Amino acid sequence: MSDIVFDHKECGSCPIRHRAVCARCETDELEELDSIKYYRSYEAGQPIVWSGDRMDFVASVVTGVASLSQAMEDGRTQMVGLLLPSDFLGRPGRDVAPYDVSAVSNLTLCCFRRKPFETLMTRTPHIAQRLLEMTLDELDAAREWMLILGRKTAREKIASLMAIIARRESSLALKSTGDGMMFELPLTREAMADYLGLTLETVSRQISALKREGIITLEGKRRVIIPDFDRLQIETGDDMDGGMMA
Amino acid sequence: MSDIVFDHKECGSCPIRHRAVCARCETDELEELDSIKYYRSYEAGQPIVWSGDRMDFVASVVTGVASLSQAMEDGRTQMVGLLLPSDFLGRPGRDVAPYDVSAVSNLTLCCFRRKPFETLMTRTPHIAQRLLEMTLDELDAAREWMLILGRKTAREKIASLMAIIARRESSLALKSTGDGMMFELPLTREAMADYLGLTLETVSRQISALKREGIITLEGKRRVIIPDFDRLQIETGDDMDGGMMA
DNA sequence: CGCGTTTTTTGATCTGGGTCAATGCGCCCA
DNA sequence: TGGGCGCATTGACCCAGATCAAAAAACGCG
Repeated sequence: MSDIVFDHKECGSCPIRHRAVCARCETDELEELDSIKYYRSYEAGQPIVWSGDRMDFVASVVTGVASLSQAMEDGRTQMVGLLLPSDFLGRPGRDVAPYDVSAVSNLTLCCFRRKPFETLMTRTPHIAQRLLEMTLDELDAAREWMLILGRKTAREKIASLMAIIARRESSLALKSTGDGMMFELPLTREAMADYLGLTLETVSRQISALKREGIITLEGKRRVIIPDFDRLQIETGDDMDGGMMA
Repeated sequence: MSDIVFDHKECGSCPIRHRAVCARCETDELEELDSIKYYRSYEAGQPIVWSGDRMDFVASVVTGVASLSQAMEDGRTQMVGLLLPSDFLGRPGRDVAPYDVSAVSNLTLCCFRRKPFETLMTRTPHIAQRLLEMTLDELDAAREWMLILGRKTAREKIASLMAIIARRESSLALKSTGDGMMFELPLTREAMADYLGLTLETVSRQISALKREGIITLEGKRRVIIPDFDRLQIETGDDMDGGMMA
């Protein structure tokens, strides 16, 4: 089951301190949050909650990657969200999970009991402000994803996924090799397929094709090197210049 | 161009007073909002803003339907949002539109100049609270849409669209014929195709098929009758019982 | 190490929905 | 009263990606 960690970490040294829901909090607000928080860890592949489950906490992803996905009863599934460090999990005011949530990689959450968090939120506008901002960003990401799912070819979908991960990763620590980029793919082929609305065979074939053409290079199965980001960008089918990425 | 209407309507008699961003506002807050608001009307098909345009207002849809869509330079387009009465358009804190917005049907917006709206928002938590709630709802809707785009067949997509419109309509005024439902389709075949990630030919074929099988009935080109909602629901491929629709 | 298990790649074939091309149907306006 | 124009429907054909099947890496694990 879930490997619950009770040791209490200091917010001051938290890697997501300045990007998570708590980003705007003052010292006193942080203390209040601190008093209702606890950490929880999951191993790669573990389920966190199932759709329909009661959910009595909300959380920030501290390290690792989690996924939100919807399943149809015949087994088809669609990933509808990928939560990276600093992303928020759960919805204040709702007690039943609408999606399956699971740990894609090893994962640590900073959890807050829902009720105290909700009351705290009504008192401290800084949290609500930040949450609104983050939710609007997620909505934009979801809409970008709708274009990918609805209109892009398999090759464009793979290129888009690579570009998105590379971009997100680069906002943090990105090791660069020459002027290229390198990152660790946090997803299995099946997870990629679930995210992109493809089968895992098609994912594999398109990755092979991009590799064959030198647009990406694999080191082992998971480490990806992008020698020329602009070249990848072209393959996404996106408007190059578009300066909308707010 | 856009047919700007200056006549000032009373918030008290506003049809979306209790569901829009202003839903939670007290009398005094409403007065402040009132002082920065103005109405604007568009005819079906008119563009409202283009992606990349500067946007110096935010707005509530009062009557009619608007769409948000993304276009790729080769012409492929994906609708990423459908705004019905009470839905909110624009994002506080952002001055460039990330999507093309256009009037799907005749449309009236209640607009607020963005800057004053933003300052008002920092002062009145009721507005920010309501906006957060609405944004979270939109995020849920976007994620439901991702499942439709990524995993459903053309027939399931059409059935899902019909079911969603019927359900939204029924939350308002829905004329029922016997125990069936009836509503006006606000979208052209092409708009449906853009929404569903299909071509208009496929949309037309699938609608014909559902009609042939008696799952829907058309009166004219736009009026839809659903004699048995459960039967339609089955065609959507969704979990029947699922009580997640928060 | 060698062997079972899981994940990934590759191949062969099939098919849902795209593409291209007519045709039909209101509806407005002269 | 009959073009002309903007939807919408229908048909014929094709192809990207699904499906089915098998081989090949990678990954523990005793």
